[in-house]
Amino acid sequence: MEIAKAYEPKLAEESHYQRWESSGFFAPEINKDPDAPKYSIVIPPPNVTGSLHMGHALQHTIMDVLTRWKRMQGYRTLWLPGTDHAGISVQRKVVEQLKKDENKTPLDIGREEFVRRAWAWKEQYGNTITEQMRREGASVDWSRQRFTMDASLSLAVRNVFCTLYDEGWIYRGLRIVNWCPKDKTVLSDLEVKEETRKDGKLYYLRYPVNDAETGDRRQETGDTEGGNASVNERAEIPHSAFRIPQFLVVATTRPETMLGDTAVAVNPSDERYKDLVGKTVALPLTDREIPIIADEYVDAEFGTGAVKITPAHDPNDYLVGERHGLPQLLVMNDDGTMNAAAGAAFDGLDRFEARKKVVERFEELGLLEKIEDYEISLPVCERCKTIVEPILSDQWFVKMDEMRDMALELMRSEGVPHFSPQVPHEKVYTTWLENLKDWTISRQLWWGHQIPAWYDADGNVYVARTAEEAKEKAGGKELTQDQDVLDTWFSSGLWAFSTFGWTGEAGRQLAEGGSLSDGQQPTADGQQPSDLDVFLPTDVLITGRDIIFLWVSRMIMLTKKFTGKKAFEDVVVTGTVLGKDGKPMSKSRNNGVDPLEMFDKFGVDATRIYLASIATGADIKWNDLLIETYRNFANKIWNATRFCLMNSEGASLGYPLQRADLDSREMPPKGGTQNLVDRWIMSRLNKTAIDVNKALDRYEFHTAVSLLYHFFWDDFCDWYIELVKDEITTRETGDERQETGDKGQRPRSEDQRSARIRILSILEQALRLLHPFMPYLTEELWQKLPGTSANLHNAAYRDAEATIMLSDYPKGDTALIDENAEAEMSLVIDTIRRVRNIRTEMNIKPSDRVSINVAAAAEIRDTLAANEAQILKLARADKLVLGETLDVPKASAKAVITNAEIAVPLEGLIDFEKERSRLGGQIEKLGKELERISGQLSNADFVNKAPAEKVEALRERKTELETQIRTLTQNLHALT
RNA sequence: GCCGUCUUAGCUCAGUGGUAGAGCACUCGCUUCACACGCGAUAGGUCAGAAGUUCAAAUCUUCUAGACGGCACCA
Repeated sequence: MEIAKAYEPKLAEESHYQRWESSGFFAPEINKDPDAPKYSIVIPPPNVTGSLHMGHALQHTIMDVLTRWKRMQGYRTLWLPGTDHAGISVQRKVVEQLKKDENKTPLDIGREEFVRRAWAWKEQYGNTITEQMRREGASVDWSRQRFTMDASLSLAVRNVFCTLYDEGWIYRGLRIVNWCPKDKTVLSDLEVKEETRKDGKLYYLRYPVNDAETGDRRQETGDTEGGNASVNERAEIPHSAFRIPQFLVVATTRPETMLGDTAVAVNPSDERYKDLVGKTVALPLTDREIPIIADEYVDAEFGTGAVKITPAHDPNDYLVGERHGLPQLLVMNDDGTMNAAAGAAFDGLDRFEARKKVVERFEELGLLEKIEDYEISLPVCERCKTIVEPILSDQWFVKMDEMRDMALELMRSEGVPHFSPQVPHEKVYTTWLENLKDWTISRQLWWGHQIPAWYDADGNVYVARTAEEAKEKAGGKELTQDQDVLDTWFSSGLWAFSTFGWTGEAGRQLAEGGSLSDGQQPTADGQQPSDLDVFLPTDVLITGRDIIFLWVSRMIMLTKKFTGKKAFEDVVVTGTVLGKDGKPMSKSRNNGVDPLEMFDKFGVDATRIYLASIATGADIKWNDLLIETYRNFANKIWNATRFCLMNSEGASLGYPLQRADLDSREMPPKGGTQNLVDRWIMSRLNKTAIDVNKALDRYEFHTAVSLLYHFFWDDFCDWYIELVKDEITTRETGDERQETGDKGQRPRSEDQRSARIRILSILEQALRLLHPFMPYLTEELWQKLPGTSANLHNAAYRDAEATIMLSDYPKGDTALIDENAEAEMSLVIDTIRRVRNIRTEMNIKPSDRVSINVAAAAEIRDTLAANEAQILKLARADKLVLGETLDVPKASAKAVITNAEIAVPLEGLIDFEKERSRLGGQIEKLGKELERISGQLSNADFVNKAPAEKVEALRERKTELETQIRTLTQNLHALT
């Protein structure tokens, strides 16, 4: 068979996915075993606006590895794909498009038309990421693809909202919320990030005090003469001399909000201000008079100890205002400009313009005490980085108490979800839950799930599942629906069960049936179990740290609340793939690496297995060079297969050579040398299979990759192939070749045919082990092997057409682990290595053959004798002399291995000086180890307290080291 | 301020009580008939620092230093 000399990823990537998908291999229905256990994963839905980034690639790789692995094991496997509607992002895209194409605003075209265009946008651009997932090789069941605004998922949202409202867990109220003036919507606490700015300022503003003794000072606010000493200076004056100061100085970072001040507060125990409490100040730039109040909230140590109170624009001030019954004066519009309440001079000014102007006016009036530099942390909108404005607003909230307690109980009693890695995520998760605050769920957008609440002319609210139901509740009054939509995370929070068809009806019936607690859904007789019955709870959720609160925790709570079930058993939290600079990848830093470029450059499979190799849970800096390792690995696999195929004439994996023949000791019997090598590789293969399965069970993807890499490259390629090469390749003479006319490929004997089957079998199993990580390459090669067929499938997929992705994942058989074979192979390998080392150190030309002399006990001599041909070939020797003792000329290079001494006669070639230093170096190295071990063994505490087998092992090692050192020392002396 | 993570070879990282590992880079030698995306052979680390527990510490405890993350506060 002709096969290219190097692996071309593109060719394999283009030819398999379409067949896998169209043949239904990804759907759980491909599994025909009625008793098959299920395995399910739902994808964390990427934004419908999104395109694939490295975080996705990492998480998708892990999900696909798990899915393909379990599918090959015969599970009824479902990985469910989909996207979320990304309220703010889509809204912004459509607004931008509208502006650019038609220079219109959403208000110009109206809500209905806007929503229509948003859908159109979604249809046109929303499948970018799903197409990219096909490129990744993601084995998701596209027939079950979901979108958070699908009819059924929307119904679920509406029912959840209504149920929570009816039960008192959702309320509407006036609170200080995070407002993004750019997006013109409220944000939840989790969508706001703190950003530290060193260039902040703290402004000290003077508020004239209305002194009872001097009367109303309001007319004197412009007075810059006299009596304006600051309170700080006043504080130095003894209390007896204290007079009501002319000004009360407040410090603020947001001067523009003073226009909304409705009080100034001081600490009740602050002696400096005792006499001022109960008096008023004339609020500059306004005609308002506001009270000086005392409140414990004020820290007398900070600033001037006097705080301006703006209840409508600050969360703490809001609480102070509540306590003191202060008016809440809103001075800003929803776009961050000042409104009429701020006064005619400021009406319509942007908040930062207004800040400048307020400060200027204070300065003009002589009311600006000073401006200090101040490091400040500002809340910014996570998406657009706009500075978020805390503002008083009427919004919908979810009280999380009950659901929070459910989630905590689940963790406390069952340890669910089990986080991997457990530290630190479990603690962070529970701590967050314990401090959970109410969740703002309304958003001032048009794209999303419109809140199912209606208002009558008097402002009474009616929450209902439909407009008709609301109208009925309102006694037939004319109603208008709430204009807001729900937070996208609200619908994402239902994802674990809404994607399986839950709409709320079943949930309600279930609640009425009172069987919420046991997590089992009754299935009516004769009905097919629904996806919800079968696949929830899902087995594992793969996600990033950043959405544990935003999504994972909410999904756990909502799933438990509405289905009585766990959302998932395990949560695997992936690390963050950082840019080359060690910082998170971002557009602004321009340190991003595009996974699609990596696919082009190194191949999808190489990128995937590289990502799996770094999936330890820790963050990792990106490094192109490391993918190259796995591109090389892919090429290695390709070429090893190429070699096997070039020598596979007369060999076939197909029936009647069954798996039983290949997977067990029933392999075609072979005597002598071949036996050891085969027993050894089978031992290595089965150990690897067992350990890989174990690693995947524990979500230790990097361990699995490392095991596979070293098995394939070191054991299979470097040793097995080299050791059996002579046997499986034909060395026919030119005459014979002419006779057979088939380029010498036909097996020259039954033994050779068997050897060819064996190597193909090892390779085939290795490809299966690798398949979840490298789906394209392994499918491409598996299809090329002679005799691969559905016979190699897991029993659950007997009828499906042949594909490696439905083949049986090797479990590994402990009966095939052969420690004797591994020990014997170590002897052979060590011997070869010692001789190679001597060759290199002594500058023996590769073409020169040497003779190998070994002194050892009979048992060892037997093993070496049985593998003579292999040793001679790989050590480039032409003679192996075995004996009880060495009988070699003085001009020989010597070495020791465990229980054997090796000599390579080098008459005329040996450099005595070099040999002396070589031996000296080895003696020194071994001597250090001996010294340490002797120290340990002479320590009575160690001998008495350490486990006996540890002590025994060290004693053996000591004896061996002594022997080796003695031998080497004798050799060294013999040279002089 | 509170909670947490990390610090191991030149680089990127594995390694949870018993002889320090990998890939890449480096050095030397190879057109050995699968593969130069390769083969062979070397070299390279008192595991951030200090103290403690232990027969035994990269690994457990405490402290210190540095890097980072989350949460809270911030007039």
